[in-house]
Amino acid sequence: MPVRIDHAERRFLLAQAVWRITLRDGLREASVRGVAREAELSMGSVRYFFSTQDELRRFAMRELIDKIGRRITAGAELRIADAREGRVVDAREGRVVEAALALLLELLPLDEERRNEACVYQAFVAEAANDSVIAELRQEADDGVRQQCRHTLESLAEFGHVAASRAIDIEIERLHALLDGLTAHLLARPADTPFARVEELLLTHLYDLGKPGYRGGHQ
Amino acid sequence: MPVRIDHAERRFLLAQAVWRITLRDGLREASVRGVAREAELSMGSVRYFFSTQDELRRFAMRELIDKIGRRITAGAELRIADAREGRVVDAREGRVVEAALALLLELLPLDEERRNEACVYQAFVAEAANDSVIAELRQEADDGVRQQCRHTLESLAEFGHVAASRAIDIEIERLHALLDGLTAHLLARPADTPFARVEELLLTHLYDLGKPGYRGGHQ
DNA sequence: CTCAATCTAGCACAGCTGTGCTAGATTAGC
DNA sequence: GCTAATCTAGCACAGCTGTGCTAGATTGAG
Repeated sequence: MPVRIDHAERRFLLAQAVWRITLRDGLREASVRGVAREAELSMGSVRYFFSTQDELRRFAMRELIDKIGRRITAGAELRIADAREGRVVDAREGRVVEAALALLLELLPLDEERRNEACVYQAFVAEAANDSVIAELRQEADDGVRQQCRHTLESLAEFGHVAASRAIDIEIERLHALLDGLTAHLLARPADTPFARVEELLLTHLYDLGKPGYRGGHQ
Repeated sequence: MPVRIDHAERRFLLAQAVWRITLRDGLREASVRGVAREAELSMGSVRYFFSTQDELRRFAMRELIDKIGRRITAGAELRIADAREGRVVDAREGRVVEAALALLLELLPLDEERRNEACVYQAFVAEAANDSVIAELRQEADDGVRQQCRHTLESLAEFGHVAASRAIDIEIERLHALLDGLTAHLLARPADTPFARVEELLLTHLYDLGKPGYRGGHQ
């Protein structure tokens, strides 16, 4: 029995074709025929690996989330190492905050590759209203970002950069919303939001955490 | 010459049909035939008032933006009046911040009507990648929200609730991003973000503005 | 009444869609 | 060479799409 094709590889290749079409012309153009053309395969071949269009789209989204997730995780591990080192070497200098900043910057579409990914991801998210499986994938990805926010804030707190009076859950939600909003703005109007501005914005946010927060109306 | 139909009214009626379909089944289902069915009109009648599907969709989006904008403006004028009153009556009590809070809450999808509007709006926004006219409408709406953020922050600053050391443009972007992110979260997982949480989150944010901000790494 | 503006209804067409399905090409194991 | 698993290619079908277009209904103005 001839086994000539690496299924995982072929499926990934087709997912990439979906990404390219979506980035160029929108998800609506990622029809079975369109993907086949883009991947230079016949319609039948595509359908040999994905019997349904939904299956193809969902796979393409999951693969994209995994790709983004892998990069973020890799970046995060680097930054966490930096932070631990910073703690020992020179905690006063605020290296912990810098590490947290770097970690958050990892989550934003600040270079072309990330921009493209985020663009395609956004197109998938829009489909979540019509496809419950895609909605689940979206939620999963969302939870990942939220975990990252939680870790970042907990690290900052551990090193004394978050005032004890602050409600951590509120701060997680606030940071998460800030990042999602920033992402949207970076995609919609990249010119208005240069890197330096984003950096200053996030530093402003992080430094604010060190000060005592609002406590239920008492001062 | 018989003028039996109020064109503006009929067009608005069709726009509403587009909204309903989009909310229920997604924008993809808002075909000419679908809208005609939803509005209980014939295909030909729909096309008498909108010669093209794009025209109908764009009109529906513009009408939605106007509707949302009107409510926000009305709410804002109320709140601004409150704030001015609060200034005279009792500035110490932080009524200005409360007014700002109320104004910002007006921007978020916190009741069912607003939720529905925001949901439909989001579907339109997703179409911005494929339709440059819709992209312009989106940008226009975006600018409106940003203006609202600017006004809110300038009012707060006027009443001494924003530290002088803060860069107002950064704070505008930060607040705007926070609101957009919050909106996304309220739509995607309403259960996780009850009203009280949102309120506390925004109060936290607003109170932070009163403290000196991060200044280019000094302190 | 007549006339003509206004509106309704929907046919017709070309073009696209996803998917069921078959026919054949390719090739590893025997 | 034979067999059978694997893969390619794409036809066929029903169903949807937007839009050009025509035919007729309705009704106010003269």
